[in-house]
Amino acid sequence: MTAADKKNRRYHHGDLRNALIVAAAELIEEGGCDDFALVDAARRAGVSSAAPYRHFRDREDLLQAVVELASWELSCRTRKVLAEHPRGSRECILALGKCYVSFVTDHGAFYDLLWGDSSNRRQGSQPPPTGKREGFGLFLSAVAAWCDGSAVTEQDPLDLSLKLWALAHGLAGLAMHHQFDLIDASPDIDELLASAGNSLLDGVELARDHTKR
Amino acid sequence: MTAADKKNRRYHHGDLRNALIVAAAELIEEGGCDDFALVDAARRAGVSSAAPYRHFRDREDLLQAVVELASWELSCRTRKVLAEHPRGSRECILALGKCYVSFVTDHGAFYDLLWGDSSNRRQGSQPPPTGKREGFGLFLSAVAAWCDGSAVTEQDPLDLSLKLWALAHGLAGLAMHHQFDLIDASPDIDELLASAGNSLLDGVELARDHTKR
DNA sequence: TGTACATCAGTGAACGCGCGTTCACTGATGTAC
DNA sequence: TGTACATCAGTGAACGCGCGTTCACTGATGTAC
Repeated sequence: MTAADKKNRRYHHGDLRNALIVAAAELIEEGGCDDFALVDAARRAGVSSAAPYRHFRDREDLLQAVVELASWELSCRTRKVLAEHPRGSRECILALGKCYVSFVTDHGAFYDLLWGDSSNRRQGSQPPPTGKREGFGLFLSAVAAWCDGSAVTEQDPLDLSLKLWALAHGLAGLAMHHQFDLIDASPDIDELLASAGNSLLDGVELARDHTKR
Repeated sequence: MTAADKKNRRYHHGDLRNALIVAAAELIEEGGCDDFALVDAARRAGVSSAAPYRHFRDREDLLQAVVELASWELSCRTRKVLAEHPRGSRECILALGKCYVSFVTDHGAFYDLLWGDSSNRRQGSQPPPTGKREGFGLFLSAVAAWCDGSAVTEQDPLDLSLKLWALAHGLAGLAMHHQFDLIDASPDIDELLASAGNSLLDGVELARDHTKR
């Protein structure tokens, strides 16, 4: 914060809790969720290093709030896509995948925060963020709607959802962590996703012939 | 180390460099690669905290050695699978995917180390580990061999490889980080991979119809 | 085969740093009367 | 409308801890003569 900011600022911040969550989210975005320091978030919000303890039990508690924010944003984006595409349509499924990838691309650090190692270690202390369950629930029901309406029968919506999720998750992760650069490839992620997604949606019978030998 | 160990141990370790790499790998496996402390690796190898500096420039240098070890192991496993399956066959491709997933499952922490956030931040300082490029190169050529031999024409081996990689990568990551637990699913990963992999191998023409509108 | 000496691979103590967290405090706010 | 007071939301200084790294050192090893 600049000197002018300091002058203008009132003693009471007004919305410090949210300011800290946003500051923390930005810091995580910049440096990864393991390097994130509570002190830095306070600094960025323009308060002393002790101030956060008026709003959060400890560092972990603030981190959890960021997770809630992130998963809430993902489920918002998901609902938006659902509203924009006819329920049960193929484009709807593909658009959801694209939405997932762009969410990861837009908020790189949230990938690890939500689905990475640190998210994993944080379990047990707190229940999983509601947005995560909700997001997948929305996706699953969209896939189920497609299964209902499609000519392809006997497709298990849960299995299909998991496959599509894994595909989008893998593509997003590899792209976001610049792994394609390392092998000298620079694919169009959206196109790969659409093409592979269509294969998954269509390829049921053929696949079944092979796996059931 | 126990008192007995200390008694038996010679002043010169003999193979401290490798012992440190292994200790570091174990620690990373247990606590993630961001929590890993050089001091702990030294402790585990039974030497003072200054000893590692006889073999590594700094913490990062040791971490890089662990990456080399990990990527070397992956390319070894890959070669083993290639030797066990006929070149150009469908099972070969599927077995490679299964191999990738089991590598991740066996060495959870290497996932983030090799393809995660920290791997990303580490770039620039050092060239990417050779094992990574080599591993993908082997996979790509296996896929290309399948494309050559299969009835399906006009399939770009690189694109197909990336799709299959992303699928296996996503499945492995989600499974390893226990994300399926959070949504109350406990799928058979190998079966999902085989089924979805077959769809990707087969679904070319159908997919093309849809993407090219 | 024995000895002097250079080199190597460790030790242990210490440093500096940054971070999480606590504590006594103080300025601002809202409310009862 | 004014005042007393409880409560809230900050401050700033300090702490303890663990880690990365350095430094002067010393025990072990190998080699030239």
